[in-house]
Amino acid sequence: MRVTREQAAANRERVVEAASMLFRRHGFDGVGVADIMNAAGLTHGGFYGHFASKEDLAAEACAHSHADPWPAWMEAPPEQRLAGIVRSYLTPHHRDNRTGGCLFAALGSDVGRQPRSVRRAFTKRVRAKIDLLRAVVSGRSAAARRERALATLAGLVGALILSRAVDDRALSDEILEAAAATLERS
Amino acid sequence: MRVTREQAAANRERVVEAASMLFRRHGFDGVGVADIMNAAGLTHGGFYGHFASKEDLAAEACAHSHADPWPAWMEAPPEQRLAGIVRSYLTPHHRDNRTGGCLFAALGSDVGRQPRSVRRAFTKRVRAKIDLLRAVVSGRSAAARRERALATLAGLVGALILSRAVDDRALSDEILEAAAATLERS
DNA sequence: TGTACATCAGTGAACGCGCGTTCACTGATGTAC
DNA sequence: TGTACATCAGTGAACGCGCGTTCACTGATGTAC
Repeated sequence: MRVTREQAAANRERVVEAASMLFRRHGFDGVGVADIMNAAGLTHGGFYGHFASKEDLAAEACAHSHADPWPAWMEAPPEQRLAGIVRSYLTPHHRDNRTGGCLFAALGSDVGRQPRSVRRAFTKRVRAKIDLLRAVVSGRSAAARRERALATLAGLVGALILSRAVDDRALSDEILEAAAATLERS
Repeated sequence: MRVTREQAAANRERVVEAASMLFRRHGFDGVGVADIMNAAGLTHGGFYGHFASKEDLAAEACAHSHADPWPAWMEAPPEQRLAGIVRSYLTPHHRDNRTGGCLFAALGSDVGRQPRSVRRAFTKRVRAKIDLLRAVVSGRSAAARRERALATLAGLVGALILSRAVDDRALSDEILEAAAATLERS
């Protein structure tokens, strides 16, 4: 059953979108090609018409720019930008919603074990976030702001990862709050 | 071929140790029961004489207290303790050696998807590290020190994870250095 | 614009393969006398 | 202390099962006239 070229392109898009969400939720090894195709409303056989391999899709899913709430904070008054980003990132809601949440926190420690193509796509996203943070942190020199941007990103990602890993709600909330209080002052 | 009870206990210990290293290197899904048993010098068939399941071993491997260099810093002069810990944690050497390195950075984002038993063991380790950091960070009140300990742990883990994920040596080194410079002042 | 044919996006069965787990077996250890 | 037997740690083949990938096929789309 052939479909129009536009339909095929839209299907491909939906597969990447579904993969991006499912990988963030279950990890690269926790989702199969068939799961992803099903989530996109297709059957698994058509997969290799769109992608060379699962690895290929993983790289594209990492590159795929899903809804990112951070740029909206750039419209806020300068002194509220960092706190806005930090406070909206380190929430119980974000912690409890891997599917639509931050790529770095969802797959950070997995990516180090992935093939080059995946790591390349991931790195590009990291660079973009660093550039965004560079514009909102305080600091006298450009170097000082870059240093703060890097440290802030590390703090955000680490706190979200730990808050998700920990099996105790109170400790998890405490990690989010402590990191937020510390980082919003950067 | 039965072995002595002491030998059997030592074998079991070696399996847990091998699992702890292999899981940190390749992730929970990246290593098979047979790989682990082989690494411990045994065949896979004997696995279920020691453990109820792979999950069971994963929990024990997380609980297993492998060599931890942090307590050694408690012997240093108080004002050098935090910097010592931070600087020895955020090194290229630690980044490039997952096998013998930090459990949190190696499996942080995986653990959130693991069964309760694994998360429980992981959480216990997190608590221990927080207690250790609480004793070395500065801060007027106990609450302030605890907050700093939590934020510092998040910063350390996040920086190491990002430095491992990123596919660019220069950026990776930069992340380690920026986080170290920021966190050693906590 | 209409027709005939080639193209190709998507289908679903099938393939090897490696995984976690089970099991009958082996033979040295542990124990009862 | 020595002997006979039960125990059980470890072995290696086998089991389902799900995975990534392949392939012959279908039928609507795209195109040439």
